[in-house]
Amino acid sequence: MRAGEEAEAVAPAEADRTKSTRRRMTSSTGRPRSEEAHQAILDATLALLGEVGYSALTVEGVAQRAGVGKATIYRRWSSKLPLVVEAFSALPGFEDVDAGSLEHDLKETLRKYLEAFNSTALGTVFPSLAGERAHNPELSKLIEPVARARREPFVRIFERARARGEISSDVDIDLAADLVVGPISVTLFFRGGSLSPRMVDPLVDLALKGILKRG
Amino acid sequence: MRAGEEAEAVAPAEADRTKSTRRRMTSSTGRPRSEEAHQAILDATLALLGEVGYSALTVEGVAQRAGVGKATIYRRWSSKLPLVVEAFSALPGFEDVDAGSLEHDLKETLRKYLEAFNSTALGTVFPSLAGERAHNPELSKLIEPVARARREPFVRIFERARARGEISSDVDIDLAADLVVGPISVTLFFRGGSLSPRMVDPLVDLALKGILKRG
Amino acid sequence: MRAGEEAEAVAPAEADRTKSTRRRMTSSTGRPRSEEAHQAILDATLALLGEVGYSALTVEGVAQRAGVGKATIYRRWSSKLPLVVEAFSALPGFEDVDAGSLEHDLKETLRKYLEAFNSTALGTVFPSLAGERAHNPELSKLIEPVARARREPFVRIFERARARGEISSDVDIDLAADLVVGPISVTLFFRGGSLSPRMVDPLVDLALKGILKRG
Amino acid sequence: MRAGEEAEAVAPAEADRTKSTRRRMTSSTGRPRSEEAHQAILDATLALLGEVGYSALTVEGVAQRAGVGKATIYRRWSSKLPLVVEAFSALPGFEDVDAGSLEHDLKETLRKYLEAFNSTALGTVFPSLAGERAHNPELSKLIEPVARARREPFVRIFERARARGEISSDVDIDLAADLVVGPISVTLFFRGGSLSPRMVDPLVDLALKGILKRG
DNA sequence: TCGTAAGCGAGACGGTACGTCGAGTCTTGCT
DNA sequence: AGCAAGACTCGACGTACCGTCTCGCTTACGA
Repeated sequence: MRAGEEAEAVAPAEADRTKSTRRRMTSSTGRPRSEEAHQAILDATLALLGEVGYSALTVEGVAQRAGVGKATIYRRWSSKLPLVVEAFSALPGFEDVDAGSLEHDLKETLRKYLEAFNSTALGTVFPSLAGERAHNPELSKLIEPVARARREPFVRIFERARARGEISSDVDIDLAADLVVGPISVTLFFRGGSLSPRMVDPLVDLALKGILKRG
Repeated sequence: MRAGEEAEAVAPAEADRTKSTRRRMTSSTGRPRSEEAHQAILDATLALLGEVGYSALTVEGVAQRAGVGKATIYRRWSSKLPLVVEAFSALPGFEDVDAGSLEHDLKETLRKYLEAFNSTALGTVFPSLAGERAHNPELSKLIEPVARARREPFVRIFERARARGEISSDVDIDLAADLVVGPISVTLFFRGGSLSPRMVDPLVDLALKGILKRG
Repeated sequence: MRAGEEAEAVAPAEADRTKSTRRRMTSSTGRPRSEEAHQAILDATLALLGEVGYSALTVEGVAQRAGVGKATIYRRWSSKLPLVVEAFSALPGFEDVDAGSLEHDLKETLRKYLEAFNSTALGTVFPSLAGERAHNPELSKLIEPVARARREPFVRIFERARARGEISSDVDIDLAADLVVGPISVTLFFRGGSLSPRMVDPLVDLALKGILKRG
Repeated sequence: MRAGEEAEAVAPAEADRTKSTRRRMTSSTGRPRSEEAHQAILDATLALLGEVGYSALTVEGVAQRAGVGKATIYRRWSSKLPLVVEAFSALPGFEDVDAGSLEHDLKETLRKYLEAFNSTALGTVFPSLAGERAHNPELSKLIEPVARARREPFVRIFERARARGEISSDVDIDLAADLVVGPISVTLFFRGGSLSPRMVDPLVDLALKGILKRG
């Protein structure tokens, strides 16, 4: 993924911000919204997410931590959900790895992937948000692009591999991406397990070669 | 999975019930707990979970729906979390499919798997609970056996396949199970996507044969 | 006014309490309302009224001072208005003075009257409440009996004077009562003035003899 | 009351206006204050006072109604209190009635008095303001001259009557004025009652002749 | 058979957070 | 400068649930 696209992909809420502010017609009148406050709120949100988790996060707490009135938060986000989405969609994405080998690129990228989940709020926030999707279609729409952006690097790796002829042209690339990311998802959601980088090599090896004996 | 084990696996709270009731010394004294109320609570919980989702579920609402006092709920479960866990761990598990073929068994079981997620509260409740694990170790302990039970059939299928020699003996069976379940987890959590049974065949085929060209 | 009647007159909210609690059907079920909390709330209300006045009184403040949850207040009173009404309607009324002389009884009673306004929250609370009546008919209904009770002793004094023949039988007693209480009301509301007991004698003398020269 | 005195009496806030504007040093610099806006604010205030009453009046609402920024209001008045005082002190006063008879002049003036209370915001606003006096000395100072101006005509009537010899020279004129205005004050504050012009005649008659039997 | 110990529905309790509103202040760009 | 607009922080509003606590009442057991 290249920088420009990444920015676009992981921060879609930026464009959304004006849209989400219903009452706003012209942005030219009145005192402009404080960019400082905006950032303080997002920072406080991420900090608290890391500390207490999504469900124990309160708008009241964020306001206090950010040194901001509650109304300033509600003026921008209708509830804690889109706030959290925007906060964590601002987390850094990761760059493409392109060393010319499917296996190597996958392993390298997965390691970064795990690293991101382990070292940022992603690992705890993402499951929380995911859990809300089923009953909150609005949220669902908001997270979708963020989630897609996270999978994107894998899609690119497979596309390059196909171009190089490493994989058959009739392999469903989305499915392939899901296959390598899948065990991580399972670990994260089904087991409570920690994401160790040691799981990467065997995982990629198995996904590439297949479970069946090769004959 | 055989019936007895399933019961044990999916209803661990049963054993917990007595433990959680601190004041209880002898089980013989006083009025016994109403099994009727117990069931009404679980039913109401499942119904509400389906309607409003996990995070909008309130103990107050469950009590009202079940025609029960709040204390009667708190006497049995310490909070809504274990309540929900027990409620949905009571959902039916599924039996082993054993037709002697790895591919066939996997596909059949996966289809049942998807069916269960689509037709019960599982599909919406599980993600909700999973999302809470990160910040709630107690819950984590409670869902673990339930989650494991859901993966168990796949482990058995692979064990039988290994015994038959369909797969190499050095394949990590847990990893293999994660590989086939993975894309479902990804669809459920990362995409907001619906779980279509049509995804089963390509998924199993790819996982078994591997992503790389066979040569 | 005799003790029994006074109690009934100045504490009409007591009877009203059940009525004002709309949701309540039977008082027999559930945990009974805490009389302790009730009293603590009224006490806190009176204390705060004296300290900060009616308009600066907040339900939040009362709750805090009383060591009570806000809901416990709102369960009993729909807003701060009826709360304040009940709080101050619980202030002690005063007993009849009956020494057999119109002039003496009036003066004595007026002095007690002023005393009450000066030494309790009455002097500050009553004007506040009165000021709200115009735009709050519900409140108006609530204070009416309380206000009437305060005027009642004067009505009785005049009734006895009429019975003794001190005043003509065609004097409108209500009007006469208003005449002697009037200057106090004027002082309280139109001037910001303090209510000095020294105003009593000239006032009663003038009201009894009339402003015109007697001839 | 003559025009000049009325203006001074009922619009004391005019003098205050400059004082309250702290930043103002020279009146010659910058854009002059809009007299239009000033009037619009006072009009909106009176209109809203009549509609929703004093305590439900908000500066925000006034600004909106007047098509004015909140700052423009706060630049002139420090809070809603002095604003309201000024707004209603601009209500018309009433002219002296001088027909040479104490009884006639009093009755005529009282009728106008009641008329004013019934037909303008006075009847609802005055009690509200009065209620705030006890806990707001600043306000108290502001209303005092306004309130005094309202009583002034009665003082003049009695002065003329004394000059004519209708009343004894040792009658306390302030007290006499309070006596005739008193029952109106009582009706307004103690009872929620409406001010009917029919109460005027009996009231004046009783006040003049006295409550006691003449003999 | 009867007391006693617990469970029961109901609902009040002290709290915490909700999302809204208004207070009074502070920028904007324009007049 | 003043102006309309509208953001800002702050704090109270009245509501909803939390998890705990009485109430007056079953209900079953064991003395």
